Order: sequence, then structure tokens, then C-alpha cells
Amino acid sequence: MMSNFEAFFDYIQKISGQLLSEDDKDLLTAHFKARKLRKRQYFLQEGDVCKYIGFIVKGSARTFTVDEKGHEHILKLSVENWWLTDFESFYLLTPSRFNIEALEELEILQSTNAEIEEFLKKIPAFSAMSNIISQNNTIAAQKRMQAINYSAEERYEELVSNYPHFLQRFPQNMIASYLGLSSETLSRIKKNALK
Amino acid sequence: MMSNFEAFFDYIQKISGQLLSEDDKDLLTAHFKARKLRKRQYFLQEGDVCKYIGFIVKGSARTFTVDEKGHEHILKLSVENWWLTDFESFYLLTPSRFNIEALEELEILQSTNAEIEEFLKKIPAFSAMSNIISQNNTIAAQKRMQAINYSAEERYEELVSNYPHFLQRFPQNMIASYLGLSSETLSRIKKNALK
DNA sequence: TTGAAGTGATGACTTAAATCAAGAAAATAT
DNA sequence: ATATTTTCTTGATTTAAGTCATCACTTCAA
Repeated sequence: MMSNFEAFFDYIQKISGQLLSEDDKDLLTAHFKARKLRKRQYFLQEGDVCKYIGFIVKGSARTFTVDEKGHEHILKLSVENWWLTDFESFYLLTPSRFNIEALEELEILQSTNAEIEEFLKKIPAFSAMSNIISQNNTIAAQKRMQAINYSAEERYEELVSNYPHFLQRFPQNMIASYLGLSSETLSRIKKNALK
Repeated sequence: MMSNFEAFFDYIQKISGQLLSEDDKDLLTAHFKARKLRKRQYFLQEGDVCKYIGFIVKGSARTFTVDEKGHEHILKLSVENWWLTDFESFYLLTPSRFNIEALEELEILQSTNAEIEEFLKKIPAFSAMSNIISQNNTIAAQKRMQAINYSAEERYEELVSNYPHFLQRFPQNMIASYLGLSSETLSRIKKNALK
């Protein structure tokens, strides 16, 4: 179990550029709870308030919505060292429109909004990390907005260059849904790309 | 000129839920510079590092890219009480891929990255505001990602419900570009929506 | 006050991607 | 090992939205 936290502490220190004191580590260890989810198990279901935020130690998950026609749309694919939550629901305590489901056996360290507020106040490295993640989120959001004007090929090429490991790790129909394409279209794009 | 700052101070206090001291206000007044841009004037040109962040006191602007075919794509439309910058370029000091242009006569209060760092350290209300804006950005980014799967009609309906004043304020071809649609398509959608 | 530029509407046509359908291949379970 | 989902491919067809072309209407500037 300790090793889970070591990876977590390393992550905080690396992102923030600051060291955690022993007291900091004790506080985090006391409040972050280790949790395992089996493949296909839900971390969050549509309509529920997302009470937890999870740090992924091992495994992967998808965040998706289901439209009126019953079609699923993946908004996010999450892997190790990423945070797992619906930020809107988590921050505002409103019912979520999203589902979050484990795609592989998932090991996370989870905590609540109130606890996070405490870490932000008491742990400088945690607060610095939070600010940097927000910055990165803002930048990523800016980039994603550009994708509106991209063709199917361009979206795929962008994924290949930004997240090449996703292609190995996730089935093609998940990738297609993440890119907002039908799986048939993605299959054809890959065929053409080989030439 | 003072009135510009009064609106700015009100904004910080409202968003942060905290009061600014006289010292805080003096520090902000000393470092934020009032600037006017005429209609069509550029706040940022593609290839330049975005050295400034501007708080819009009056007027509006668009953030856009130009693709290989010479077509412009609007990523953001900004109005009063919004921040004007390319966050990626501003935070990371990298050359920007965006252009930011005044759509109407524009009055802003602007400052540099280094100065912002100072405000974050010295002014609690400013730091609280920054965190809340980051939260809102993260939430907005999550929402925007959903738009990938939306049809032309759905994107338009979303705009109507979220930013109805944009429809009055900006020409239809700008709105179309912002939604990632051709102006002909938007014209047809509006015609159908009337029925 | 009259061009000129910018904006918006509409019709005809084209194209990118979705949908529908059927098999093949791979992964998982019994 | 074999059945049974699940995933992936390929072809035929449909559909949503883009492109091209033209005309009307408005602003704005000389």
C-alpha cells in the first residue's frame, strides 16, 4: 500500500516543484483512501453528485455521456497519474451528466471536496500543484476548442502525435468515440494512413 | 480613468468574495495599464509571444486562427469583464498560434505575467479570484468538449441558451465561425428555427 | 449620394462522414 | 476446445453540412 502513496507523493512534488514535509505526507495518507474498481465498474453514474476525486495509481477509465438515441460519447480517457472526477459536479455539488467507468482494473487514491480544501490551505506543494494543473487544463481546453474545425483525419493525426500510447491501450471503438467519429470512419482513416 | 479601476475592483471582489485593501488597490493601480485599441486593431498577432493579459473594461474582441486555405476560425469571443490573452503563450512564453483582434473599440487594463505572479502572492483576493476563474475554466472546458458530438442545430441552440447577447452583439458570420459552421448553414438554421 | 465594402439570404451542387448491413478476426468465457 | 461476445473491416447508401454562385440589403466613407 505504501508504494501507492510514494508514487502519489512523487507526482505532487514533481508537478509543484516543491517538497512535501513528513507532516504533509501524514495528512495526505490520513485522508486519501485507496480504492479498487473492477473492469466495467462505475466510479460515477449520471445523476449522482460526484463526491470524490481520485488519483489514478493504476489502470484506466472513460468519462462518457449517453444521448437521446442511446449512443455513448466519450469525453475523456484517463490513465495513471491523472485525476478522475467530474469537476463541475465535484466543485459545485450538482448532479453529474456524466458516467465514469473503469476500462481496466483500476486502483485510485480518493478524497472529498472538503478534504481537498484542507490540503489546499495546509500543504503549499498541493496548492502549487493545483494551480499548475488548472493552468494546464486551461491550455488543454484552448487546444481542444480548435478541434471543432478539424476533419476526421486531422483529429486522428492530432491524437497520434499527442497521445500515441492511447492507440495501443484502448480499443479502436473507444478511440473513435473519443474523437467524435464513427468506428467505421476511424477504421477507414487508419487504412488510408498506412499507405 | 478612475472609473475603469472601480469596475475592475468590483469584479475582483465579487468573484473572490473578498475585499481589497487600499494597499491592494494601490498595487493594482500601479501595475495595470489602461490601453485603448481601435476597431480591427490587434491585441496579439500569430507568432508573437502574448506578453500581456488584459481585463476588458469596454468593447469586444475575437481570438482566431487562419488555416492553410486562408480560412479564419474564431475560437473565442470576448466581452466586458472577461480576460483577454492566449493563456498558453502567456503562461509558457511560447509563440502564439492565435490572433486577437478588437471587434469594437476596446478599453482594457493590461499587465504582464511577472506582475500577475506578484499579485497572486501579495493580494489574497486576487489569488482567490484566480482559483475560482481556473475552476470555471475547467468546468467550461468540460462542457465545450461535449460540443464535438453536437450537430449544427444543437451548437446553435446551446449558444442561444448560454450567450443570448452574443447574437445581438456580433455579426452572424462571426457567430458562424465561432460555432464552427459556414455562414450559409447558420443562416438556414436560423430560418428553420423561426418556424 | 453614390460607390464600395461588408453582411445576409437563397438555390444548386458536392463532399465528408454517418448509417446500415454483413462478415472476419480477436478476445473472453464456459 | 469451443461457443459467444466483442472488436474490426469493407461495401453500399444516405444525410448533414460545406462550397460555389448570385442577389438584396445595409453601412460607411469619399
